[in-house]
Amino acid sequence: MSNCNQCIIKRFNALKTLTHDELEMFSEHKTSLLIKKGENLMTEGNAINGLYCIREGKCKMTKLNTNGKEQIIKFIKGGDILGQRSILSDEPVGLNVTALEDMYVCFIPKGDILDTIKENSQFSLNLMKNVSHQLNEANTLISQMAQKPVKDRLAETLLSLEVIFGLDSEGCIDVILTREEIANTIGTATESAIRLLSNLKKDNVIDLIGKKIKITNKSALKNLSEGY
Amino acid sequence: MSNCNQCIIKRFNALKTLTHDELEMFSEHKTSLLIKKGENLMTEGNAINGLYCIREGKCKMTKLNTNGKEQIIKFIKGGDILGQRSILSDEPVGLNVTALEDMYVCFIPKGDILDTIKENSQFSLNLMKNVSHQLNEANTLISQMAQKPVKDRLAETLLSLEVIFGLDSEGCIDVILTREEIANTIGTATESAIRLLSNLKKDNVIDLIGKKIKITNKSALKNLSEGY
DNA sequence: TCATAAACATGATAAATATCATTAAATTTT
DNA sequence: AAAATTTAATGATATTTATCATGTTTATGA
Repeated sequence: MSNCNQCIIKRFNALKTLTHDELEMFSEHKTSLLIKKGENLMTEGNAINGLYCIREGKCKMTKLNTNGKEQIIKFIKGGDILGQRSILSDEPVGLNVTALEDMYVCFIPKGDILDTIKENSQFSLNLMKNVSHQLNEANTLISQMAQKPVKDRLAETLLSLEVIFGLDSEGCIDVILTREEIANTIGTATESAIRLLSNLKKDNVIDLIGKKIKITNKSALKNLSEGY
Repeated sequence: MSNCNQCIIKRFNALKTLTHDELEMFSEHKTSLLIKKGENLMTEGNAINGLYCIREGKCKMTKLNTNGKEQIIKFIKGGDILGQRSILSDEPVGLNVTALEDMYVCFIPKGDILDTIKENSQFSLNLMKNVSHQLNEANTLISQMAQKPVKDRLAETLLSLEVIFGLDSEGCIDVILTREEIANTIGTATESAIRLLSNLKKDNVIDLIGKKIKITNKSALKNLSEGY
């Protein structure tokens, strides 16, 4: 069983403020799990009884609308922590988290987290910072969804996917999404997303290599995302 | 100068977990201010150096988009606390807060808040709960903005305005908004908002009495908001 | 590896929404 | 109270986006 004190992942998130002893406790109580591609790590409406630390893998956070449509709210990758919002607010999970590829995840029980929050005010503050930052991002997204046309939102989404997932060896955005998933991210019909992607390719703003997307003219995409 | 220990407002928000002494400290350091209708309590991008506690008055939280359009993210009224997100994340303010009517507000300096967060873990937890809850609301709103047509969003907005502001003596939603503000809430053109409101009136779902709106068929509105 | 299903693509059309133009009503200012 | 300004309302039209239909390509599994 791996030890949290040795784990590199902890350097990148709120866990970095934990003491050696706290990490030792986490190590003893944690469980490791494999979430297969397509499986859910969390499901909307369910209670959650711990924090998930993603060691490896990519996932999408989605919300099922009252009209039955799936909206992708956010993408997450290795190094991130999941479940803080729900633990802190003591509310059920508000989103589905679905693996986009096989994921290796550690689960730390809620009790340990709450104890540590009380003891370690720096850890507590870091979790708050996290959630607060996410709230700011969410507010920005509300504004973009409400005010920007689909084309602009697609441009915005492609840029942000590149920031989140980076580039592979061919210079493509390093994540594989279906056209439907892209459509569910920008809030449009799948056909519309397909058409707009084709147009962007025609205009030499992006390149479509199999399922992968390569941004070839970033400044053009930036302009589009701002409505020019 | 009024004393926070006597203030009724504190019962309704995170301040309720404060001890007598903590409230005494807040009382000594706080300043009271009057924000006139149309004035800003906070402005996007500015630093914030304290927490605002709204004693009286209504306001809107808005975000200026990169394409120059104003999006209303949220409405707030007396009893609420503002600025927690920015203090916790140590980031600049992400939204404009503009008074919809004259507001009476108390300002508590950041230092006091941070000290209290360290001392009083229950207060700290309450603030976190608040921000976490807001994040969940924001995620829901992202989904609605992205997936629902304008008519559904209008229905949704009217229902939520009634929950937030309640009813006046005539049974109307107790807030006065311009059509433009309604449009900026649901993310559509002012003319579209006007047209849809007229249609709802024609269909006897709402009544338009001057600038005020009265919901006359709530279940119809609920159905609309869910796409039926 | 062939069959089957899923994902992708594109045209035609319909529906939703924005924009422009104009008038009316309400509010504010003088 | 009249003038000026803002807000509201509505028609005509253009644009955006969704839906339906159909064919193609790509992935998946027996």
